[in-house]
Amino acid sequence: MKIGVNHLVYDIIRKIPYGRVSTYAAVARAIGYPRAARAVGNALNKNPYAPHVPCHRIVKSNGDVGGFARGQKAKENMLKQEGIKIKQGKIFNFCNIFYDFS
DNA sequence: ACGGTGACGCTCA
DNA sequence: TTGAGCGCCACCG
Repeated sequence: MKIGVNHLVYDIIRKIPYGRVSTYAAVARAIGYPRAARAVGNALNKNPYAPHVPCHRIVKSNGDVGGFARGQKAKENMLKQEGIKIKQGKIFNFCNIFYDFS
């Protein structure tokens, strides 16, 4: 396990409150690599901290749910469980529950 | 070392 | 409003 950018990603995501979501781009920006949104997704795909880090709270910038290692369906379920509504693969009230790290 | 691929994002037609 | 194209960074064969 390397202590580097990836670790920062996990650390940042851990700060997202229950019932809120953030985006890959926002995370990338928070760690100082605004263009590394893809890399963030790649890091989460590995996700050594599976239950510890709420990676399901990371969605696309356009409000789409995005992907998930264990399936998009599972991700939607977890989000719904936190009170987050999902309409046809998109986050409902995305603007309201979006969490910015700034 | 190199090229392909992916839980993405932005622009343009 | 959708879809296609290109750019980005990190991981993997």
